[in-house]
Formats: sequence, structure tokens, C-alpha cells
Amino acid sequence: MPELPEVETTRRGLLPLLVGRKVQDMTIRQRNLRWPISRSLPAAIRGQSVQSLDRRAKYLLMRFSHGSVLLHLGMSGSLRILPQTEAPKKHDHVDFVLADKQCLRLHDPRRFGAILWTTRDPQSHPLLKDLGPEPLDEEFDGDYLFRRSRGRKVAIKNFLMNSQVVVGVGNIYANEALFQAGIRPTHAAGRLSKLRLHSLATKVKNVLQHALEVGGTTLRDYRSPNGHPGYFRLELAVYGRAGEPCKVCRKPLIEKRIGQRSSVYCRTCQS
DNA sequence: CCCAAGACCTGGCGGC
DNA sequence: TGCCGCCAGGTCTTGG
Repeated sequence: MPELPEVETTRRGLLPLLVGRKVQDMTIRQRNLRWPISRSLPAAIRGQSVQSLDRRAKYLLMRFSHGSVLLHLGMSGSLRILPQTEAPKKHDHVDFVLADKQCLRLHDPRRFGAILWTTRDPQSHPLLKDLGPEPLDEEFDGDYLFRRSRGRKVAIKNFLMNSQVVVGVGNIYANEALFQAGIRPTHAAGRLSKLRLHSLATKVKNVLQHALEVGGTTLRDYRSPNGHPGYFRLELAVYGRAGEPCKVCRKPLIEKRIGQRSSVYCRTCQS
């Protein structure tokens, strides 16, 4: 699934096609996503205009005058604007029908995604209220990581992927940022120096920012709303490269499961 | 509170 | 070709 660069690329692609437009109807072919889609949602947004499309963590927030749709893409979700006449394919679970016979269509084979409706401030929604800072915001820096990590024994990779610490960093970018910072993913978070955490925060920002600039990472499913893949895959230094030579020292990269997720690193370059 | 593991779901791949 | 086990971009929930 989409990590932050893919979700943000999706948001930017949808923005000009969605904001200011009216939702004429909503077609639900499969309501059982991560949580069932509320039966009252279609009636709630029918005839209403999309006021803005924002993002918090990996959630897209479609705002209407009287509430917001929270959209999450899970591991395999994607959104596209298509002609309403185009026949839905397998796993095309939901259409937001727009004017001009177009629709916003959710495709999500694994159904880990979600579509939720809230009439309150989305930031106070239970799923959003305890989230950590956005990684590209100023408040996310080495001092922040240092403060939050003291006393924590968890592996730095798991710490980085904890959305209460910082949002948007998934398995790909956690591996990449740790490689760029020269830190082993297994290192106890609470034992890293402030200096090293400064480097890590900087690398997290750089990796995400750069991935965003090239449209994210496409492994198989992911497509931006205009159908293009992301090109960061070509630049991955460690993710998906276990056994291949380190791009810096040429020694084979190691793969190890940490917190049930595959982690790839260089024994020489990362300590 | 902290941490690890389980759960949710489908599809693709390698091995036999 | 078929079946089996394992793996996959997430994150909420449970149990120790």
C-alpha cells in the first residue's frame, strides 16, 4: 500500500478533479472494507459539493459542508477518476458518482482500506486524535525523536513505524531512511544518540520528499489517479534488495524480520 | 504504560 | 497444471 508519498500523490492528482464538484450519488458494491461502510453515507453526501481534499497521516479527508469522508487505502487501495460508464472490475468496491458521467472509484483487493463518515472535526476522530506529527512538518526533528524515544527498548524501525510517534512512515521508507542514516533497524530506540536521531529525522524527510517528487513507489498495485506508476522504486537502496550488493560497500544486504515485517539492511554501513 | 503477536483479506510466487 | 505455504506498501486489537 501506499505510504505517505503515494497517498499525497493521490491527493494531488485528485484535487483538481474533485474539489468544488458535486457528488450525485454513491454506489457501494462491497461494503465490507476494514470496517463496514455506513449505510447512511450515500444519503449524507448525495447532492453535496466537495469543499476540500486534505490529508492527515495516510488518511484522505474529503470535506463537505456538514461532515467529512475519511478514506484510507490500506495495503492495496487506489483511487481513480473514471467515466461512470466504464464497467467496474473485480475489487472496484465503491464509486462516488460525479457530474459529467465521471466517478471516483475505489479499487482495493485486500479490503484493508476504509471509508468512514464523521460530522465532527476529523482531527478529533478516534482514529486521528492520537497521531504523531507529520514527518515533513518542522516539529518532527532530531530533538523530537530524542525526547520521545528515551526509555524505549523497541527497535528503532518499529518506533519509526509507530503512528503515535510519527505518521506516514511505512515499511519501505523506514528501511530506506535507516539505511541513509547508517542506523541498524534493530537498534534500541532509546539508546540512540541525539546526533544520530538528528540524522535519522533528516533522512526520513529527504526520502519522503524525494519519493513524493517522483510520484511515490510502485511495487505492483499502486497507481496515481491518472494511472501512472511511481518511480521511486528505481532508487530504493535496500527495500526488496536482500542478498544484492549494498550500493555503497558492495557487500550483500541482510534480510531480517523485525516486528513481523521484513527489514533489509547493510551490516557494514549500518550500526 | 510498553511491547509483541494476532487479526483482517486477496493474490502472486516459488517449490514440489 | 495443481496444491501449499509464504509473502505483500497497514494498523487496530488483544494479551502478557
